[in-house]
Amino acid sequence: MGTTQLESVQEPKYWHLKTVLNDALDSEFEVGEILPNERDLAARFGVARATLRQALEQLELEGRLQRRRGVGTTVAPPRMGVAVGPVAEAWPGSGRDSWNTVGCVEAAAPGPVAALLGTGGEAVHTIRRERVMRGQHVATELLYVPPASVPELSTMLTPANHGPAVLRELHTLELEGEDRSVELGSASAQDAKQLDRLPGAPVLVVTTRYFSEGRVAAASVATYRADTCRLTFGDSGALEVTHHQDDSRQAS
Amino acid sequence: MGTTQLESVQEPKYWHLKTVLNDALDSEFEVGEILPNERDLAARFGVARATLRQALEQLELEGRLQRRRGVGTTVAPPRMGVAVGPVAEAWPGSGRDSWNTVGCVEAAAPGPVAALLGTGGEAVHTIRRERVMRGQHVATELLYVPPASVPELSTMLTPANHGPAVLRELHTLELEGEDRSVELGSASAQDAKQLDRLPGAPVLVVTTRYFSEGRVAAASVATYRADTCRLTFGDSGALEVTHHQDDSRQAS
DNA sequence: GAGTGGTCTAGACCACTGA
DNA sequence: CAGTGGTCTAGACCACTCA
Repeated sequence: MGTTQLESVQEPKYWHLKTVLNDALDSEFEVGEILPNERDLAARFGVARATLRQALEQLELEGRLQRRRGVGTTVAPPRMGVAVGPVAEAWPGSGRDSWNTVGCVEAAAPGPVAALLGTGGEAVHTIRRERVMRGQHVATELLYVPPASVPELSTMLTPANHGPAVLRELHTLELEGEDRSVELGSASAQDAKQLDRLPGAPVLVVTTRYFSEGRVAAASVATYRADTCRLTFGDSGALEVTHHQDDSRQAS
Repeated sequence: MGTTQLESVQEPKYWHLKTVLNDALDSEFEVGEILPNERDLAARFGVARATLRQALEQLELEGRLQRRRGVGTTVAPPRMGVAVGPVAEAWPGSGRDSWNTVGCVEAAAPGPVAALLGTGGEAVHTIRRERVMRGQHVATELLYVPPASVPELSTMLTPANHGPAVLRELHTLELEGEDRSVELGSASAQDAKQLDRLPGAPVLVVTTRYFSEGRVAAASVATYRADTCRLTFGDSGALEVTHHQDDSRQAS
């Protein structure tokens, strides 16, 4: 037949739905505005709720939406740029950092971390910190410091001053370099709680090794909210522009 | 009653399932081994297939599994470390890079990219490249080069030599610095095809500005497979260790 | 064509929030 | 308490791969 099958490209419903919603967010909604609830939206588009949710999940992953149980779905602001390098932002004590120490224990490092540190299985200072930007928890971190890196550490440690004392000692070292990797992960139950997300929420895991005096002086595993953060690494300051991926079909 | 409710913590089934499977992968399976199909697994665990799939999706997101339609679910190898900085890896032509040029057109840059370049809406050279490691497509990139950055460019351009010619000219510039950001995204239909994934697959979007002669000489948006890649940034070489997130409950 | 993962439905109940 | 998103079920059909 001569029926030009213009739109029978077999695009999944949720995918099409996602693009429709994405466009609607740009043109008909303001940041912070709350969307109709999932049951209404599904009915409005004539799909099952599960299908609608598949589209919403993707949009949340891309940082366009924020959903909170018991509350509703709101339009998310553009992701914030969060500097993770160079040194100034993360090396404890240097610069105006936005990290808060929330706890510290001395314990054996988990296997992968021990490998990072190049130590055996001996106990290390394990400091949990969290990073707050614009009033929002954006990251939680575990910083591992071998006792050898802080030999002058006071022996009068209480749970309250343990973390700050280690950081203070660490800061007296001269930092020679660092090593970083970024990968996708999902929030553990504990991380999720600190980041005000549900367990399993997508996160960017930043693993850093700090070098001093030819050794690994410390290692950290920082977990950033992937929905709200854009990590910036810069010689020249942070990028200013928000990048919504738009299907620019070019250059084959 | 004295019934100590040891395991009534209201952990979702799929979450528990995920940890069970994760442990099983460590102890009972080899990399590359194929798992029982979803229907069998669901039956074995006494859950609906959708619930089982929720667990598998998470494990795939974390790079533990690889699923291919029509084939099956296999145990993924540890993520590969992919260097994205410093310069050597990405600045066209320098070092032993693993990028292939697959196309080039001259066209107006999309809005966000124009902002990155600090140019108006004029046409820029848009080069698509792809990065292959260990025989696998790990990234696809669009590199945007304003004509002003390559003034000596030959006027004898064919589709076949356009891209390489621009890269050659670009390489004659002295690179002064770069700017980078990393965020989570989902693969466009086009990117997905090049990365051998389904549309919507999670990707790490690396946006880079290259500076030369006090200007932005080029900008690129590179899309890495989030399931198989760990991006490394290093003064001191790549990290060697694979980091499976394990719920180390420490330091409150 | 048999078997796989991917999409979709129409329900149900639960956990959480805030008035 | 009513209303929200989160979890779960038991089906169905589709798109894809490969022998």
